[in-house]
Amino acid sequence: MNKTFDPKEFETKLYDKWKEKKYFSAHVNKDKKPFTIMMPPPNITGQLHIGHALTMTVQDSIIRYKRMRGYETLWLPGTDHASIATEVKIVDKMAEEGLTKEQVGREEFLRRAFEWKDKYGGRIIEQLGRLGASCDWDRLAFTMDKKLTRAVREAFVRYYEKGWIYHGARIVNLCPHCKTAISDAEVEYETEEGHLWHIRYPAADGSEGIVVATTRPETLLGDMAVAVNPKDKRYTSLVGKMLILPLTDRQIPVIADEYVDKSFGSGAVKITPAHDPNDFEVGLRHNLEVMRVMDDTGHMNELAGKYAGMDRYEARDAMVKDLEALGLLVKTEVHMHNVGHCHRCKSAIEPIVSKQWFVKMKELAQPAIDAVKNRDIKYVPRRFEKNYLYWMENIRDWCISRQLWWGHRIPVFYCDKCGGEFVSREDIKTCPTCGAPVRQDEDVLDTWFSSALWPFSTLGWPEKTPDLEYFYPTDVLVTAYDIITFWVARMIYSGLEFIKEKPFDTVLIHGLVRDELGRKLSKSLGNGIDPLEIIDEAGADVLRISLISGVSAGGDIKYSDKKQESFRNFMNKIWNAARFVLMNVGETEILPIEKVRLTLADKWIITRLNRTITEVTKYMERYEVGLAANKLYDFIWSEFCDWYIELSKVSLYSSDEKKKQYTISVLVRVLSDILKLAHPIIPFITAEIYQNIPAEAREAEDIMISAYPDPKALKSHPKDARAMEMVMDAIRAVRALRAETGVKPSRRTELYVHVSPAADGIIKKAGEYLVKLASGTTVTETESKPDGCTAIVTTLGEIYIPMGELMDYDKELERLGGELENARSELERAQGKLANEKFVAKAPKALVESEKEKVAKFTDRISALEAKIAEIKAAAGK
RNA sequence: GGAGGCAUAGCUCAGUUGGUUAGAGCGUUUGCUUGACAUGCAAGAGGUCGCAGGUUCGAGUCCUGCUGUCUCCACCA
Repeated sequence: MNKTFDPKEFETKLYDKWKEKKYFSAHVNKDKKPFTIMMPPPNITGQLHIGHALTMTVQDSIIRYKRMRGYETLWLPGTDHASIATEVKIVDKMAEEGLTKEQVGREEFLRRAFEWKDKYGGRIIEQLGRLGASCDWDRLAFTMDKKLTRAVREAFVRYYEKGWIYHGARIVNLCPHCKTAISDAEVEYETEEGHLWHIRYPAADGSEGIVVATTRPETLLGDMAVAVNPKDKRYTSLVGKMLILPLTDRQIPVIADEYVDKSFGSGAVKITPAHDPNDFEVGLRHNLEVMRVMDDTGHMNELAGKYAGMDRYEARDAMVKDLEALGLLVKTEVHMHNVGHCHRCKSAIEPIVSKQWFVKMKELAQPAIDAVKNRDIKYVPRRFEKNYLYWMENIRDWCISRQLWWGHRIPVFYCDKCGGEFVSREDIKTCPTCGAPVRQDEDVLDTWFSSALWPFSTLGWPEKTPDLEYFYPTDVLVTAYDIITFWVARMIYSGLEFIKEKPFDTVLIHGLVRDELGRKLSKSLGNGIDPLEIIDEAGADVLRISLISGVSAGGDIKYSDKKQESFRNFMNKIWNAARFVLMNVGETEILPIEKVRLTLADKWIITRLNRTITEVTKYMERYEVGLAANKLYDFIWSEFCDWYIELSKVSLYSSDEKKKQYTISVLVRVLSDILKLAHPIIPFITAEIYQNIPAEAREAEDIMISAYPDPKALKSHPKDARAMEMVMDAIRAVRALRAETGVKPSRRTELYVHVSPAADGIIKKAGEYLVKLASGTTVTETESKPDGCTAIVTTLGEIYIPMGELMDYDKELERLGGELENARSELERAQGKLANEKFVAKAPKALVESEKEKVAKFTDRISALEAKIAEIKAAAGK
């Protein structure tokens, strides 16, 4: 083995081997319990980014853990066609060639899109391999595969036939530049300075009418009413009267609606159902007509009279000027407001009415609400339930049509001859009623329509496949909190609707990866972190553990070079600990632990190992991968390396061959358990080391198919472990005394111990450790303090060290003074508690007892310290 | 505007159902070529757990209010 950890040597080699051996493949196997994770499909537009690296690491860790626990594990990978994001990229690329999608036509455009998918969709898959993802590549899916397309079509038809899909008008976000409607999520709001124009609408009877305030005067031409609050006394008498719409000869009514805020502007609102979502709702309530005065490119249309053909802002200026000339412009105020912008091209969004396809949500939502409320589906951490429920309980119908080409085309066909409208599972060419040629709806479905079916469409639905039967419902869905509403919610109601069973048992939410200042990572900030660069530089294991370590579910992660470096060091530590163990193995035959005569140190490390297995397992079962990683870090570094390896040297460097063989056997056993425990999180380094472990100590040909450690496999020895800890406490105390009193490390001394009753017999078993690790030459049991010795109190007993001239008296006095102060305040605290009658009466007995013990302990310590201080002062001649 | 999260050492974060002297990593101080590792070892310093109340024998942990901060939702003419 190399002296330092070098992941390049083995990561790719191991991954190729795993793939070749088909360790990732899942099979329907009735003898085993299935455990399934559906990978949230990355967009084909993307490279693997740090957020993917996080979510994939969590999933891979869980799936590897469950595989080692004996489950038939399926982690199903795939990619998403990402309708709008991909289309925009393809359009941009074509623009470089001077082409538009209209020029090349739909067919050619789709050809290019699939070409794109083949080229870039594969890239992210490769990158997942670099990370170590153990997903079943034989089941790789894509949201526009034949199989999944069929599922999409089936779902659409079933909704349609149930009457849950309808074609209706609604206000959408129009991007006049991209010439398409975009979803609410793709709108970015920014606070901008605008104007609030107060415009008088005269009454038809010649009286003065009402002043309305608006930020978009150009929509005035589509006004169908003016609304006031029904409780607003100023306007009560006007409700029901007619007003003259300025710049036109139309008359519009004054209506009363709760939506109007009396205190804003003039308290009267112009209602333009075709150009504002709220106005649209008001219009529905009051049966107003919808009159659209702008086209899809942001220009005024033929209904705009003399303004027809003008750009929206041009028309705005012209109309303000005209209103002013007519004396109808009462005043203009500067006004700060939020304006939506297209997140791709940044132009201002125009809310505009258009015909879209919708899914009715009310009946779909209810079971999905119930499933979470009754804990059939569990969110981890639980607080995200609230987000979900709030959204679901206020859900609006789902607009599923997009004016794009890349996606699942809406399977609705129209017959222009007889006016028929048909939905069909298969493409049809002619009208089933009259035989005339039909045309298909031009729009495609929202990307999330196919993602919503992901947990079962990937398993073969609508067929009743053995996969679907065996692997569904899946176990855990892992995702960041930002797509709970887009995606998680939609999978839940889709699963409940089509399969009549929840799509997953648990939703595990993790946070977002941020930079060291806590900012979101973004291209524009230039603080992006490229996971592949990190893999190249430090290895996949380092990236994985740096991302997840120490983070509990739901929290954001700050990534920094420092963090990465410290985990690189940790990998190196594991590597070198393994190197130490394996170097010492040589030709030694490794014995099963049952045949080893265990030392006190062996019993201690085995006891600690069992405890660690229990805790790590507990965290893994709760999907707290980050906390499991922390536990392992502590155990491996502080207990195995810093203590056990050092303790083991006592036997390894002795001349007793049997003793050596025993210790090596324990070292190998603990090491291999450590590797297995850590393998789900850091698969590569653990697999590489495992291959180097002597064959007789390996149970499987590869660590990833070995069994996860069982805390009951080896017997714990709690009493001996406590005894060992007394020795360790003594070692620490001696080291601290020497360091603080300035004794040269190379200067070894005799050690004398007045063993405490609880530690009877320990020196015989463990005195060697004390000598070796506490800079001793010999250790001797004694009843009283030899002359010229300094005493320290430890759980093992009192230890006497002949320091004499070695000691720096001032330093020692200072140290003792601090200790004395500390002991006094502890004593005071304990006495205070015991003086409180209520505490003694109500607190658990054990606690009261321990406080009493504390009083005794600190009383003793104080008198010992005082004696020592006096003694040193005397010795120093002060 | 509505909802939620977070606030613990200089920095990044753990802290189980309330119960010994609140932990880790990084940084920092001192010492060390100790036969795996200086990507290391040993020893130390560093915290009135955001502020103000409350419940309790006992609060970092539970409740209320406040402040700061972040996120999501809405987008009021």
